[in-house]
Amino acid sequence: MGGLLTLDTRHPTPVYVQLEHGIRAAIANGRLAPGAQLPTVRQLAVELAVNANTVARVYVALERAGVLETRRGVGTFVASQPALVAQKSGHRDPELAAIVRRCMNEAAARGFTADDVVRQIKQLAVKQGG
Amino acid sequence: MGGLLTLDTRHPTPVYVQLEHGIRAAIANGRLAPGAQLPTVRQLAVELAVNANTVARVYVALERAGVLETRRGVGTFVASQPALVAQKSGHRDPELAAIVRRCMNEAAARGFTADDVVRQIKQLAVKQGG
Amino acid sequence: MGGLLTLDTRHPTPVYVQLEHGIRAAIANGRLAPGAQLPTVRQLAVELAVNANTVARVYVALERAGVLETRRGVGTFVASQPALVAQKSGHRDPELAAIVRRCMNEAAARGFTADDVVRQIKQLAVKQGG
Amino acid sequence: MGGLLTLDTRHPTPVYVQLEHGIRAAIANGRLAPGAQLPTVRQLAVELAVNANTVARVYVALERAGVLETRRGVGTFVASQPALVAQKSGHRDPELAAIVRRCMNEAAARGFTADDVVRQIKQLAVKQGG
DNA sequence: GTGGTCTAGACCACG
DNA sequence: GTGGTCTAGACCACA
Repeated sequence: MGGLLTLDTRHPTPVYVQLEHGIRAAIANGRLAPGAQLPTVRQLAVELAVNANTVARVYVALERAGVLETRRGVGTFVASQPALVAQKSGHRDPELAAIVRRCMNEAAARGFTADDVVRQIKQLAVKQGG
Repeated sequence: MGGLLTLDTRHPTPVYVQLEHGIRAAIANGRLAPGAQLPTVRQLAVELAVNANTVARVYVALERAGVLETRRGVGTFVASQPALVAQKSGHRDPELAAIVRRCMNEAAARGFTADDVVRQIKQLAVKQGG
Repeated sequence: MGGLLTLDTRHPTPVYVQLEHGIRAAIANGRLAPGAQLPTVRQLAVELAVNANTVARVYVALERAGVLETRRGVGTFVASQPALVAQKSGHRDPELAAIVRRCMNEAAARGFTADDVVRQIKQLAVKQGG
Repeated sequence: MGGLLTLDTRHPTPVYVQLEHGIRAAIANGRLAPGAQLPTVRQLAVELAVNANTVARVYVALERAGVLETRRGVGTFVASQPALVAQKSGHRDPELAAIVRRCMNEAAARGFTADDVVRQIKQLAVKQGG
């Protein structure tokens, strides 16, 4: 479970958002399988050098969203059928476009080209065995 | 100058960060040439439906960074030699990796695959690649 | 931490500039050591009788400049290695000359001589020279 | 009359304040003698690369203050007995102290020491034949 | 008209 | 409690 998630507390994206995206992404691409156990709140808080309350709040939010399941006294697990995305029809292009636009802006703002980004994505995909 | 920038005030990324990235990116890919005048603070504020102070704050920050130049009472312009990137060395891969990782997490969290993202990037590049 | 800074809101120099100069100077001459905690935004705002946003703006600018470090929810601190001066080269004489010229003009405009100013500087140096 | 004044339009001190201080200082230290003619508004505006309105406003303010005299159709002159400073008693130390403190803060903020400043003042005094 | 400064006060993220 | 973001609106300096 080590290094499953990476946070950048200096980035303007709130920590709890990075955390939630990271967990959902890990589930979406299979690094966390349905039923798998997550680290305890405290473990993850220590590993990420973040306040435990922040982690706990994310776990609760993901549980309410049907992505995680908590069994009292046992631990937190990926739901057997994690409710990841609504997947409502094919009209989700605008959403993807917005995500990509922001990402490309941030990259271009720091001097990276579209090719740089694509190359990096493919490199990342290999590591994660997408 | 219409539609130069797009904001999503609902996204967790602060408006002023989206704005700064958007302007830097527009300069980096040539949509804003060195010396070109930017929209006035009030114009851009109206166009993007945000407060004028928010725009002004970004302009000031970019002037401090050497990206923009303001002439009192005249307007705001792209610097003749915009200082876009620190370029402190060649060790910029971690920075790019972080940007891409966040983007991919956000995309995966919403059910998009790496291929979806790459496809969207190429589509975007065509539009503004001019 | 009392009396660390002095402001003159009637002087044409903007408050936030006086504040920034004051903090940088306090660090430069050791009254604020690397790692030391600064007053909270609200504390300093009350102490100096200015708006909290004005103080926050200065703290943010100094963090961007690498002079201060903020820890979310904890406070603001002098960076461990504060980036005080650009020191781009040895050609800093014009900068010093400009500062001194402005100061001497202001002093002369009010009837003080160069000797008056020098005497006052030495007196000030004794007080805070510690 | 060339180079009598120097402005820094990028400095936070408003241009009109720099201008007024500069003129008063030039009179105080004899570079502009009582009765001497000043450049025309337009000449000075061109020389300093500033809007003529700004220069004109300063001339008017200094005339109202009894420092300058305007003879219509002739030009602007230093008053025969320029009213430079109230010079009310010896209680002006706080004023001088404030000026010096701001100056020293600005200098220290950029990495200059009290000695640097004093040295520069003496150098300046020689040039101007104080 | 332009940008620049400051205030007052709301709401959010984090510890 | 900390700092961070945003709004609304006032007033100033400059062209």
